[in-house]
Formats: sequence, C-alpha cells, structure tokens
Amino acid sequence: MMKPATPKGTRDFGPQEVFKRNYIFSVIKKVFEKYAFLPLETPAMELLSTLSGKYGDEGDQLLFKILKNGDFLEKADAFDNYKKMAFQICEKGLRYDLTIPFARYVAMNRHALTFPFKRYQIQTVWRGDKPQKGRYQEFYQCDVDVVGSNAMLQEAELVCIYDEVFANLHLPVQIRLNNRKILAGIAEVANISDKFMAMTIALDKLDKVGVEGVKKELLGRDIPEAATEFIFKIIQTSSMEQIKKLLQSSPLALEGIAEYEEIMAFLATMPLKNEVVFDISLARGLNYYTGTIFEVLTPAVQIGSLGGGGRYADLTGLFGLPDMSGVGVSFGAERIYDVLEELQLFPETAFSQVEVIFISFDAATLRMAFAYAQQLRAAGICTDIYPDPETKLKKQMKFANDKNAKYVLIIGEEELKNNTISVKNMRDGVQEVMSFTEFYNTLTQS
RNA sequence: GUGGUUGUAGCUCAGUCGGUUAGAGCACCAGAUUGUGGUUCUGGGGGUCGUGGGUUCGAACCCCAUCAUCCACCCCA
Repeated sequence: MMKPATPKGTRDFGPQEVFKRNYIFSVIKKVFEKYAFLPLETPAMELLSTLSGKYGDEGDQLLFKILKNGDFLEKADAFDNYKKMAFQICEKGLRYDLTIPFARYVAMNRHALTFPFKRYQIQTVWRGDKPQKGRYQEFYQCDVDVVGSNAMLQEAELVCIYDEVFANLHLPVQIRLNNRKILAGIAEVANISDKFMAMTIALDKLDKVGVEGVKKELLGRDIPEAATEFIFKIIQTSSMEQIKKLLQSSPLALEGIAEYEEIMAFLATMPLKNEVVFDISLARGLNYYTGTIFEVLTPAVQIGSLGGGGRYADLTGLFGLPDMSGVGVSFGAERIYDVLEELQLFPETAFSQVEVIFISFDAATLRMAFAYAQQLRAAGICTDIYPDPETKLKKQMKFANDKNAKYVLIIGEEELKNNTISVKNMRDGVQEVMSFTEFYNTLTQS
C-alpha cells in the first residue's frame, strides 16, 4: 500500500478550516462588493505564452508547467537545454497570480467592458517556491483591481478597502505606501538609474537589516559611495518636505510625491481604523508596477506581508491593449488565516454549529424524528438525525456530543405514546419532557 | 535554487554509550452504566522508528542517498 500524502507545499483543509476560510472570504467579498467591484473567475491553467516573461527570470522558474498530452517529445529537440525544452514539451501552465489573467481577460473583452472596470477575484494560485511558514506552493489570493482610470481616487479607495477588511477581521495592521516614481527619482538624482533594481532590492531590506545594513548592501551591489550617501540621507529623513527638497531636480519624483499627497488628501477626512504610513523603503518585487505601491503588515505576528499591490501604467499593453492603466491590491488569505488562528480571532459564528440532533430507538420513532427534523430544517435550523436507531443510546449521545450539538431530542416508545419529546440541553445537561411544538416555538422565537 | 534543522503510535513528544520484548500523555475502543454525552475509574487495540542502502555480532541511535518538514538566504502572499 502506498503512503498517503499531499504534494510539497500543499495541504488539506478540513471542515472547520474551510468554515474559517470562508469566513475570511465572506468578510473580504462583502467589502469588495460594497465598493462596486465585480466578480471574475479565470481558468486554473493559462497558456504558457500568457504567463512566461511576466514575473522576471525568478518567476519563470517558479511557474508550474503542464506537460502536453500525447507524444510531447515529437517536436522537442532541445535536449541539452531544460529551459528551452520546457517550452517545447509544455504549452500550458498553472496560474501564478490573478493580475496577469485579469489583464488577459480585459484585453480579450475590451469591447464588452465598461471602463473603468472594477473586478475582484478570489482563486488559488500556484508557485513552485520552497515552502516555509506562511509560504505554500498552492494558496488563495483575493485580488481587487480597477483598470482604465488614472485617478488617485482609486488608490484612496483601495486603502479604505484594506482598512475596512482588516478592521472587520479585528486584526490591526499597518498599511504602507510608496511610489515607484519616487524610487526611480532617487535613482535618477543619485545618477544610478541603471542600477535601479539593485537599489530597490537593497532598500527593501531596511526593515530587516537596518540603515547600516542597507548601506552595506548598496555598496555591495556596486553602487558608488556618493550615491549611497545620498540614498542614506533620504531614508533617514522622515518629513516629506525634506524628501521633496532632496529630489527637487527630478520631475518624475515630484510627480510621485504629488500622487502620494493626493491620495492622502482623499484620506485626510476619513476616520481610518488602521495606520497608513509612507515608507520610502517599500519596493515590492513585481516589476510591472509603475506608480503607487502598497503593502500590508501586521505588528501582531512575525509573518510576511498580508497583502500588497500597486499601479501599473500599461499592463494590458502586453496583450495588445496599450495605454490602459490599472491599480489593484491583493489579500493573502492563507497568511491572514494563519494570523487569525494564532491570535484566536476567529469568531464563534465562523464555525459550523449543529443546533439539534435526534436520537431514536426503532423504525417508528426514527420516522417521527425525521418528520420533526424536516420542520426544524424548514425553519432554517441546522438539524441532524442519528441514522441507526438500533445503536446504543450511549453511543448516539456520544455522537451528538462529538458534533457539538446544542440540543439532543430523544424520541422513544414512551415519548411516541405521549406525543412528547425529551429535550436534553447539552450545554448544562438539563433534560425535560415537552411537546415538539413547545420546543419548536422556543427555538424559532429566540 | 543555496545553507542548516527535524522526522519514533492518529496527535504532542521521551528513548542514556550502539545492547533484551521501543515508552508516556492526549486521542481511540470496550466495560463500570441494557434510556443518557461531556467529568471519574478499570481494561484494551494500535509501531516497516519517513523511505532505500551501508557499517556492525547487534542500529530508533553511526554513515550515505532520498523524500517531507521547519528555519535562514533569494524571492514573495
């Protein structure tokens, strides 16, 4: 016999876990829909040509590729180059994120859509990453994006959505903002535009390695002393006015700062429940971001970000629809789950709750139980019946107890004859005899 | 992808220097209690010690490989 197991980086979700995850989804969905986002689902598989080249070399490595059906070797000849070979023997791959499939969808349906188009999407994505805590090979993302609008209002709404969702989950977070234009401006003024990527990677580590660590990182990445000093000065500055002064010579940077200030102007009058901060070190990996970038962190638990996103000036251009700006953010459902679990923030209502379980003794009492159960179910009460009346009462009671039922309704010979039921309250152990109607009324009225 | 950690009952773990028949708690099953769960008491079942190879008279323990796990890096939700 083979040993049962799930593949690396994947896991099962048992009944209680699915209930809890659905709780997260329902909170998120409710907020998304309130902000007039529309649902979208796309296939688990995309053409490899749609996916490849969108996430950088690193991303291409992490793509799950699907072997062609049939004789996949027929047209293959790159036996000495596994990367090239992969594209010869595979034509599909598993979705890596929800943004690229969304861009593909928008490009394909441009004539049918009304812009700006706001969509949300809650589906699994797959990445061939090495698993760690909070990092899986299969995980859910919950994305909201709006495409076809350059307005900073969109960014402001996305911040509000983050704020509202995490407030509703009772999870305190910090929402961080930055702008790729400001980062590009820094590189421009420091005269290291060609090392932009290296600079952002170094900056992104500020949280982890501190100011001195970033300095070392920058120098280690061949960034000149003078440029490093300049960057150093900027990340130590806390006031936006100071930053503005330092980047005065870069129109691009000033544009980024103006965008940020516009977002904050929208938010100024909003009573947000979570902290919104400007974070110059926030870089984010995905290289298609061009404007605002977002990230959500929780101070409560040591785990990676709970979500992130940004604006991309020309996402659908890759699919033949140019000059279409989009902005969106993502919620990492798995990580939110892990954090809520750790902090025990799942409410009682997130779990399944059997209210009533019937126990009977023979065919006649079982039929009676069934008739009663259907009445309770019609009233929307979660009801179950122990299906085998011959089973010892002790065992039936244990079943009800394991299912965490609130009430056990016992129907025996005696009860059947007197047209009553025995109601046992499993919370306090008190048992009383009454008519079914009496029980039904107290339950449906409370 | 690179470096490290851990892997023993369904779960959490103990297991001495390599030495007899591998243990505990929880969970499970049965009985105490033939119409009463959860609490209590008594008893019971359950192990290819991750997998494959090697060293040895002898391996859960040492060596190699492999898979999984967690951690750091890279990157990311």
